[in-house]
Amino acid sequence: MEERRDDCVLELERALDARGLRQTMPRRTILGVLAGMDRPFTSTELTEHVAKVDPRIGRASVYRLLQLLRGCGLVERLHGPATEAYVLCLLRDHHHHATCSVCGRAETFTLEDSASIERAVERIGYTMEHHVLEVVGVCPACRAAGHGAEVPQ
Amino acid sequence: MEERRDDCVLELERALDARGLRQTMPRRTILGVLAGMDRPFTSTELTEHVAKVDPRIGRASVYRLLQLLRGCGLVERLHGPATEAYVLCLLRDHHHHATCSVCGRAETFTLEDSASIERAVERIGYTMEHHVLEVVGVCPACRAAGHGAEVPQ
DNA sequence: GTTTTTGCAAACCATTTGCAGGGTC
DNA sequence: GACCCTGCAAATGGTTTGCAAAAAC
Repeated sequence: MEERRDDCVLELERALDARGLRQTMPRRTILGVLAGMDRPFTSTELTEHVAKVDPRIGRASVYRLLQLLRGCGLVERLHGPATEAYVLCLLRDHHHHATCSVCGRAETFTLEDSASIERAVERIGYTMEHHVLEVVGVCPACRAAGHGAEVPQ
Repeated sequence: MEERRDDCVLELERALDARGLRQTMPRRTILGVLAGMDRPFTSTELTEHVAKVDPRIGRASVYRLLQLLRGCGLVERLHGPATEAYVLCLLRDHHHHATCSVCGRAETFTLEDSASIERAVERIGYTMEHHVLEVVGVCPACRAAGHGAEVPQ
């Protein structure tokens, strides 16, 4: 678990490196916090967690890094029906996010074939360039715990 | 075209009526402007257009009505890659929006079969409850006009 | 030593809200 | 006449920016 988090930080640091961005203490701290997030988070949550680790780090630095990472595609923004959050995603290729309506954790998935979407779009005469897909559902753990899905009515 | 707009206003007024909401001059004006929007719009665009028709109407009323209509599902919010806008949509059932990257106009479409999405979601063990899909592409008119798509490479 | 980053505070922008007066049912 | 709606102006909340000092390369 902890290695997972460290790997994550390493990967993020590598990404900064690759862009010629500097390795600084505030950035390392923020990346560490980011890597420890186990679900989509708001900017406020992130800044609060960062402040808990090191109160000297300002909001602005958090936002600036968040923006850099969004530029690299390492952080994305989710806007579900009631969701408005950022997610860390190390998966580099095109993917989507499924958020659990019970525990709030998110998982990425890929559509192995977007043909049915493309067909639907062609039906109105459009040529598809990009698509954004977000899913809300119940994750395996929460379902096993009896939440969601098979509730009688 | 003009009838289309009037029909649109009528439908919106009926929706307000159905919720026991009052028919007022500012609301009628805003609905008229809304019905005339031929593409997704920002709140600023909307308030500016409204102000042009009747400068006495305040921003707050526009926002309040926008919110009511969102509650009725008559206005939705689009958040594409570079998009952050509202759309008027009279289509009552579940649907999606395709926005043209050339002219900016949007069209609704429906997925006649979301099985491939459901399958992809099941692959990660999730049970799907809702999905949000947004498409960006080129509309038939713009493609015919030579924009997008068949540009060599 | 040069260039990038940082923290701070102020600026911003879209949106919401409190309130007293005015319009609608 | 009761209650809803309005405009206004002020409050809000998230995010960005200008700047001089500090840190990284």
